[in-house]
Amino acid sequence: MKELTKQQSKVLTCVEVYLNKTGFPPTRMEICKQLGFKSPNAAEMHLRALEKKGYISIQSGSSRGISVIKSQKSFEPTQDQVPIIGLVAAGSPTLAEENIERRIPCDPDMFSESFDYFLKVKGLSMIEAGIHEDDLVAIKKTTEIKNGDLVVARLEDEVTLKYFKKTNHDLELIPANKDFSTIKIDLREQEAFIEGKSVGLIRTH
Amino acid sequence: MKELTKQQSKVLTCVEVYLNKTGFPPTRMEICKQLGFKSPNAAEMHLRALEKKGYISIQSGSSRGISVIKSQKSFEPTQDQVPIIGLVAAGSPTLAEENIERRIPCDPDMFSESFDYFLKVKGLSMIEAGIHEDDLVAIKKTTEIKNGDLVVARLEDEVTLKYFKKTNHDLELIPANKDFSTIKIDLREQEAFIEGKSVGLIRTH
DNA sequence: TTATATACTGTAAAAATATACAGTATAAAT
DNA sequence: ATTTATACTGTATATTTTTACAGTATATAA
Repeated sequence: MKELTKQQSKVLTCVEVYLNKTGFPPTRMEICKQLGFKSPNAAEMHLRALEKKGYISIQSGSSRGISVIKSQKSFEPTQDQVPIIGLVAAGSPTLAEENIERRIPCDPDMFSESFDYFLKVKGLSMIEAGIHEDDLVAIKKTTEIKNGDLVVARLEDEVTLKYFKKTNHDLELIPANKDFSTIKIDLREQEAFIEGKSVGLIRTH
Repeated sequence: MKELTKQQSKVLTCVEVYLNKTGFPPTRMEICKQLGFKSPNAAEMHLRALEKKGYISIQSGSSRGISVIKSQKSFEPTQDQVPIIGLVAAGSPTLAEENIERRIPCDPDMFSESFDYFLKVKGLSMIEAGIHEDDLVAIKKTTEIKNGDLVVARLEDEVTLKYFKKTNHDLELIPANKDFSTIKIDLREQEAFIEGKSVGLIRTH
């Protein structure tokens, strides 16, 4: 199988994700919208390339006539078992087996954005945001963070769940509990690592 | 799940076979051709009926915008699509298609007990229990309720989410917000129907 | 330096498609 | 006897969608 260019790969993934979510393939325009192209021909050309390389087939004249022949990743509806990781005071939350409390059968696409693991909440620092002890917060491993996002931050060996706010070289980690105080960090003096952000929450009653 | 007529069943099978063969759903005309109908409206009407009965969903305005929600036979490992129902002030929360806001791909066994649908929370009456507006509460249809359970109760046409407490013939529906007051019902005078109980909660950040 | 491939924008027209509306027919239920 | 539900035909139109064509820009290879 021939190699794909970076953009072709993106288009293929886009088709697969759309198919996974809706059950039918996207139109050229929907691919454009998703990937930020402005002309339907951009999608068209990539699709033609994908067809030539044998990854998809296109039913000419049919709307949404795309069949995925060879998917890059495994997009089969695997009933995923998403791991739960305890939020321990010390150490980074890793997916190492010893950190996994248990697993939950659920779809990583159930929220607006996909996620990698659940973090089990300890403490009451986010109680006013309706986040209780033992709630499971769905975490997406990413460093693309906006102000106001709920993030998993690590300071040295301390891991916490807080709201993110950054101004120049000052980072603020803001709790949602008036009994707790905001952590302020001058990034020129101390390092802070953002493990990921929360895209959702689940709680068992 | 409602029963299908013979023709509706044929149409659903036709959609599933087409999807299996091509990877995308058929158009109205293609269904007609396959089943020998002469008018696209024949297919249209059957599809509408299938949607109303919850077997498929139709993306209005999209070509081939058919998603199979519940296949008759096992054509594919259809991932479960749990429906979301809006908590409307009046009327019982039913699974009729018109009440379904959208669906979420997830496993009905993800919480300790299995559940039937998500109820979208309106209002702030449970805010102190960390249940916010627009949270999705997983509801199991059951009448086996214990004191302290979080239940979906219907009083005449009013549907609410509250804590359950019963003593003799007195039922109390208790909010978690000091600005709201407990609803007390003498069951000898007024009827109350418990639609189900909450087994969990999810929230999209 | 000139091809050549990748990666697009922008426009437009032809074809495909959903979908509304007006009917017809038939069997079962009231 | 009349309503109601199922099951269609036939037509028309607005919208969606594919797809061709004419360009632009950029990096890489010959």
